[in-house]
Amino acid sequence: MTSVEEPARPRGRIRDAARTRAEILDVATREFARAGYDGARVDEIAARTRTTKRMIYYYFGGKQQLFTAVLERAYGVIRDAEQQLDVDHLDPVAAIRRLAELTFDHHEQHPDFIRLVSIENIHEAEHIAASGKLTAIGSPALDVIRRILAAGQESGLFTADVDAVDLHAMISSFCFFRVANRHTFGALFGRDLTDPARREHYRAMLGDMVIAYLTADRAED
Amino acid sequence: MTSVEEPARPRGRIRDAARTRAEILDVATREFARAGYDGARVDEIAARTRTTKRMIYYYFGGKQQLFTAVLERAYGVIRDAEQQLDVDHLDPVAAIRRLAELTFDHHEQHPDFIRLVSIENIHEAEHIAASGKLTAIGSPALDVIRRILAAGQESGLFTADVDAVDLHAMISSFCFFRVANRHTFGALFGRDLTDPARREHYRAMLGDMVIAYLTADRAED
DNA sequence: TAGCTAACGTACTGGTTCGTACATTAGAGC
DNA sequence: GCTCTAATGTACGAACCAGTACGTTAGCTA
Repeated sequence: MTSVEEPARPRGRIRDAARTRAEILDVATREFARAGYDGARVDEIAARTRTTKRMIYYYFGGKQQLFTAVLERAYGVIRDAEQQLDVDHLDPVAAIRRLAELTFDHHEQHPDFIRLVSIENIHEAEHIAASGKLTAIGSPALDVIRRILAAGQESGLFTADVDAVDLHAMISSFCFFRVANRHTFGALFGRDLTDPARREHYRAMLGDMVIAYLTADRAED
Repeated sequence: MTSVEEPARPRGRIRDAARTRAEILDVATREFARAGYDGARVDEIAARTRTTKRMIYYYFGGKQQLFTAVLERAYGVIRDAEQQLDVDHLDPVAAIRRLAELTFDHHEQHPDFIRLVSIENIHEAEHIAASGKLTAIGSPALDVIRRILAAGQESGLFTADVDAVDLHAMISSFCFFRVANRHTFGALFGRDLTDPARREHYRAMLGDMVIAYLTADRAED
């Protein structure tokens, strides 16, 4: 997530609409991710910026719209990262594993995003629905999966009849759960899923799982 | 002494501590699952019971402890259900598939529980930590997985070196994500993961995935 | 049946929190 | 330099909300 760094502040008010707006978004992202929508405090967000609460209402209109703007930017960051995906030079098996690993890495590196998604699901995606920018935008990762799947299925390496959206859900499930539910899972089973010492283990496990699923002889029963 | 008219009291107030407590827990479960911890309103919970807010504080002490009690009961229900698991008469492959399917069914049938878990993770499992009843209790499902894995590995059907906790995480990931993130996933990809028409499809997909993972020849690379 | 207490109800409070009315000023354009 | 407005700051209000002080009663037990 882009962050707004300020150089040593000269005395006197500096007017910079874009910077003020971006700074509010940065702080709001952290606050909403920390405490959830209802737990987040508009006053707290304001206090952590160099501006005042008044500006939040000036630029965003209200708490709801601020959260929507936070989601829009957070999804935008993911989208941009996915656009950098480059696995087309690999064979289908290696390409899928690489894609899964990059998804894994991305989830691990953006726990705040994971929290925002969890929070938005508690609210039944009402802010996404209200956004207009975010409905049914698809994702670049999905296009990549489609291409790899098509290649793998055509060459006979992959079992036919696997859908790209479903495979994306499968990969995301594992990556998301590991980060999102690490606290309850850790408390209940005494295992920290995000322990750096086990990072490679889970990263490999995800790749093995996806490849095994795609290349298995589906037994008829 | 009393010069004002007594308002007509509802006749036949029945005192039943256990019932009152249970009713508060029921309503609180729904309210917390609906709105999250901070979004939930103690007044709202009280209004939906036949008793008053005073009783919530009388029996539970406060909002925090009430939420903890809600979690304790919710996890208790899961635990009880897992205790009913009976797959020992099946061969390892069938047993694991059956276990995965039962996990799948259970997640689908208890969306409120899924929401509570999401909410508790936003709060970094602080209520579980405060509970005492819930820390490191393990789960009956885990014992079942351990037995099946041992049998499958000994007979050579399953790849060695798969850990029971990890496998539990893998199965839970898929089931949890499908229910917990259905709103954002649906909004972004236009696919309802909990559409009844696709239920069997995802149920089979989970089983296929787990079996493929457990029975794959792990390629050395 | 008197007395005791667990169980319950009413009414309120103090702090919090989203939002806004109103005042002010930096700096672009002329 | 003057003007105009986008950008900003201050102070406050009204609603909300967790929690409580205090009073009442059902129903058990001696």
